[in-house]
Amino acid sequence: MERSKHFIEQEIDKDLAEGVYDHVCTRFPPEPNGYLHIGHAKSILLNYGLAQEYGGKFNLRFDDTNPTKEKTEFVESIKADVEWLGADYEDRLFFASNYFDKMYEGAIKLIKKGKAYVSSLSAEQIREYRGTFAEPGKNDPDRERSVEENLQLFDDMKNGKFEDGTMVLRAKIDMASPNINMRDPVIYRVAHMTHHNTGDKWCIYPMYDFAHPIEDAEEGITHSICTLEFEDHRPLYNWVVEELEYKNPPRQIEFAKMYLTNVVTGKRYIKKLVEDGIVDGWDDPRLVSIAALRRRGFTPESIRNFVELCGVSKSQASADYAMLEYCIREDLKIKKPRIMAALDPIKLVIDNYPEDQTEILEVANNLENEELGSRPVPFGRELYIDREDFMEEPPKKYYRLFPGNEVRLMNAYFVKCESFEKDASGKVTVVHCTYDPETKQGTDKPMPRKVKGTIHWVPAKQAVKATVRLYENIIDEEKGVYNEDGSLNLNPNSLTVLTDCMIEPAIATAKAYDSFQFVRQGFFCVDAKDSKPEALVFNRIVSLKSSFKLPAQS
RNA sequence: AGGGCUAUCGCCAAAUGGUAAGGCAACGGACUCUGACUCCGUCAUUUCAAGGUUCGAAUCCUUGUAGCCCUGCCA
Repeated sequence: MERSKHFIEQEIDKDLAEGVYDHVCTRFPPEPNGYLHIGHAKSILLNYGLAQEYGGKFNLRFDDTNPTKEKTEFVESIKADVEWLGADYEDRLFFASNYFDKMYEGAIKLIKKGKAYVSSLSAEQIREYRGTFAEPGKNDPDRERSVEENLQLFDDMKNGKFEDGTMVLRAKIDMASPNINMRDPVIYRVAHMTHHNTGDKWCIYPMYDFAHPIEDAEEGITHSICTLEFEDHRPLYNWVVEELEYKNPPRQIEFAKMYLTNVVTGKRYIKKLVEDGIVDGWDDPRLVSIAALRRRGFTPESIRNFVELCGVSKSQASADYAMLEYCIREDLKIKKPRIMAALDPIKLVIDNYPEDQTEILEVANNLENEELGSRPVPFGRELYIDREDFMEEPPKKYYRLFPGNEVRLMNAYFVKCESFEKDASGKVTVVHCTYDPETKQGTDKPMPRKVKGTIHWVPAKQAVKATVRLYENIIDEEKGVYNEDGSLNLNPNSLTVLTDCMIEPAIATAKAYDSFQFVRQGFFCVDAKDSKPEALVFNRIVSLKSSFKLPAQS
């Protein structure tokens, strides 16, 4: 069934029906001051999706009006992430800094209209004059400066005659407004700084509230979609496009940000974790940056689906992490090979299998997807199985290997456990069994009997050693990432490295970002940062939904 | 304290005055060469609360309550 339209689509429908606009143009306007995360994906995909849906255009625009925070490294990573997500901005890549001339002209226009003035108040004084939530503000002593003087002073600002922080341009609106954003907001500040795009051309930079509506209007954006915290800024947005006399100006619509449970969302926290060296970098797989998700093996499709599933509304929401897991499981389960591995290997010896014999079994990569073909897996007398798949004294309802029990080796034969060996510490080292040649896989003839369990295995001689990293989510959202004293409130050691995992030989050629389903262990991805065939490192994407849990020991 | 916004199941989220969709999670059961997948079933007599209007209210009105955002020369 078709999902019902969310409120933004309904607003757009209304605008189109009323003839406010005859087309749709959206944009994603990040500030290049960090890497994108899952929250941005919602905004990107929402904006791009709307443009697609209404046959309109989607722009990518860097909102780079504050050179103190921005870096070229971030614009490159953002471009890569937006493209990876599949939001095609074609040739429409823009920079707010390319409109600095327009913005400057706009400021002049406001001054000439008597709608803006240069203030010599200090930052602290401006704060005092602004008033509080309860009390109205006081007028700036420079508020009634003449147009000529303002023009001269603004020109001086532009020409570098003032130090940082000494002069600002303010919009003349209403110091008594209950909306603090309307109390003569600063629209231009002095900052002697090299800009990543415009270099040293400017020493004055426009503020977001003034710049953003101009950027949107200049690009012919119809619907400027942003998050809820900008709702209070909308009157100012509208004031700017009106005073600058833009015809058919864009309209701002706000929606609720998306949060995810059990992970660190929020750019500033991620940034701090990176800067503090708590994580390896912006793409540390424990993070939910787009780069991290990609490295961990999430696909663009899964993220698109996740965002779609979450919906769009104005209520503060925190999506369950399980929903993201569901999306990647859905995507991978039919697209990727299902391989066998022994994460914590112990040896299985088939005592009645000829010592020098090896046979090659042709194993389907994914029974639900024939296009994935098959692979050869050598089978012999000695194999590795997972330690979890054998128990000396099984609890009730355990139907894998234990003395006297028979199970299927997946894609191979039935084997029956006959005995086992332990080392001095009591740890099981070898499991002995016998196999039944009549139960070979791939034959159409009915099996002589049924077994309850199926376990996975790899051939001891040909198996390849690999490393698996299991990641845990690293935040308890109740408490926050950092404590009030600045100390970390999460476990940075939430990364477990399992060495000596054994995988099938055919998988040793896997490439970065190739992902697989490890039987009964979940979905894994080859780590792009360490994809040497002789030492594959797998990151776990997500576990399977559930498995047999051992009864608690008492 | 002034302003803005929000409130529907454990988590998202529809319903636009006509009798509470759907998904995730959870829980039963069937199936199974992955304890996965798939399938089938269960899961809001009630929408933050209390009043009111109406033949009829999650939707309208009143009064409360709770949460989020706003006092950067950040975006």
